[in-house]
Amino acid sequence: MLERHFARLRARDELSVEEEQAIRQAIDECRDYPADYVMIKPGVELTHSTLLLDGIVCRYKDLRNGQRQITELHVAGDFADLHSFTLKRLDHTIMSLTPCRVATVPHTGLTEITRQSPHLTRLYWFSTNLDAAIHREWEISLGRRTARAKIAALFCELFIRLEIVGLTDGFSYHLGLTQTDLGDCTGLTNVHVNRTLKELRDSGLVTYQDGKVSILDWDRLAHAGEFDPAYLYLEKRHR
Amino acid sequence: MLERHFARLRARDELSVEEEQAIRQAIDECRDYPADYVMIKPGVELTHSTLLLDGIVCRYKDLRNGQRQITELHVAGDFADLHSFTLKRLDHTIMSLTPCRVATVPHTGLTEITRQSPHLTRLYWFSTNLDAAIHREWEISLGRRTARAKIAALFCELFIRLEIVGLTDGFSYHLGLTQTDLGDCTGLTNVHVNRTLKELRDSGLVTYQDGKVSILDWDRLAHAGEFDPAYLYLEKRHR
DNA sequence: CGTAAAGTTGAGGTTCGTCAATCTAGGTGG
DNA sequence: CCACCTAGATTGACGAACCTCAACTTTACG
Repeated sequence: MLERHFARLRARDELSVEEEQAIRQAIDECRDYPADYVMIKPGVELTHSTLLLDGIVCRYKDLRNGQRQITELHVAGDFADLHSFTLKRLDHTIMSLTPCRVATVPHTGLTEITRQSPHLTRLYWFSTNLDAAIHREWEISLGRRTARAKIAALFCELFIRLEIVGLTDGFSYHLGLTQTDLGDCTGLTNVHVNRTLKELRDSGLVTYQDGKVSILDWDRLAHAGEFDPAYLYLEKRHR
Repeated sequence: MLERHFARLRARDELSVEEEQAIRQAIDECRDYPADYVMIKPGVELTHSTLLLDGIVCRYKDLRNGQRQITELHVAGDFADLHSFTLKRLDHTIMSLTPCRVATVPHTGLTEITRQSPHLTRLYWFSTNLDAAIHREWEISLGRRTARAKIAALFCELFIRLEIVGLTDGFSYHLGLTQTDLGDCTGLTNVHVNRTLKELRDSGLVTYQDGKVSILDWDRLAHAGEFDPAYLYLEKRHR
């Protein structure tokens, strides 16, 4: 059940059996949510963090005019809100974009980890820093990239992240987002996402059908998205 | 010398005298940099973090076509790269935008803190989570806001952050960035920044002259930037 | 079979970018 | 003291990328 979480951690550092056990003990309960379910509202006092076991979850903020901007996507094995451990409340919403399953981890259990296990603490600290690195890369996309590059970069990132937890099939993976969701990730309208997907399809880089991403030419897609996985910190080393 | 750093921490949590002492002991050396000096290059193995004592520092990435995107600004009292402690190398550049003074903190000293002081560890973990919150807010600006709102939101954020460390004078503060720098923060060109500044000035919200921000009408500026300081986590509480 | 959600396409508009010229202030050397 | 140089700010004309609005199609599902 937690295998994807362990795989994600082990892609970046060693994880001892004792640490694995400490994580298992910190888990509280499991829960299932439908798609488009608001899991955490901004400003609410939090006592648990949420470990995503299956599905896609997003962080987003609403704007006054009704638009929204998604700031990060989470895949199976990610903590959706590990940062709430020190923040105590969030400044944004956490919502499922597909049906998903989560495990909850009480903050008291995390505090215990900071007392007992400096290394596991640093590894979780690293995890939140990795989220920040993803935020930065999205800032690059949102601020400076064309629609074509934004979508290409997003599809590349998700391919790597899903591959780590064993959720890709060759160069394909199931994502399950609507074109409007993709627009909310990239700062585009659903209409322009649609046109851009058509262009990417017509030029033979990638297709998106029924929520499934099929990468036709990884090299050209990565080039189009100016994708460099350095920001995903894939090297395994002591943190 | 470290007073601004302590002020920044004390705005969010209690900081004991012992913890203050532990921070002082972790400091290595002080250094001065001129403006536009590249302090940290991407990919380089790091053994120190950099505490900013004075001046403005940015994190940015370059794009293939020569554009750049700044992902965060740091003000006096901030760690510019506390995240390098767990990341070990950065995926972006750290550069001064004005002349500045920094103190360096060896990662060995930070490791010692994670062993000896769980609370101070959480407080520094919180600090990196606050950086991530700022990244998210910038994603909102970059993805969905108009040029006018982007600039307004940036000026509001910096006002609050500089006020915490005592670097505002009424509703004014010295920033020292060029209009091109402001464009690199907001995903705009220097030309469009110039027009937007003129518009903000003409409508009586804020002026920007010789690097100095003078807020003429805080309420209307905050409204124009859709600014809500919730993401700066200004409440003092146990982390 | 009817409905709703999502995807697709066209026409026209807006915001912001590009390119280029001009202006200003500060610094330097003759 | 002044000519010159440079970085930065300012302005205008024009163009491109993306948005808005609206209609229509497709798919899933009760």
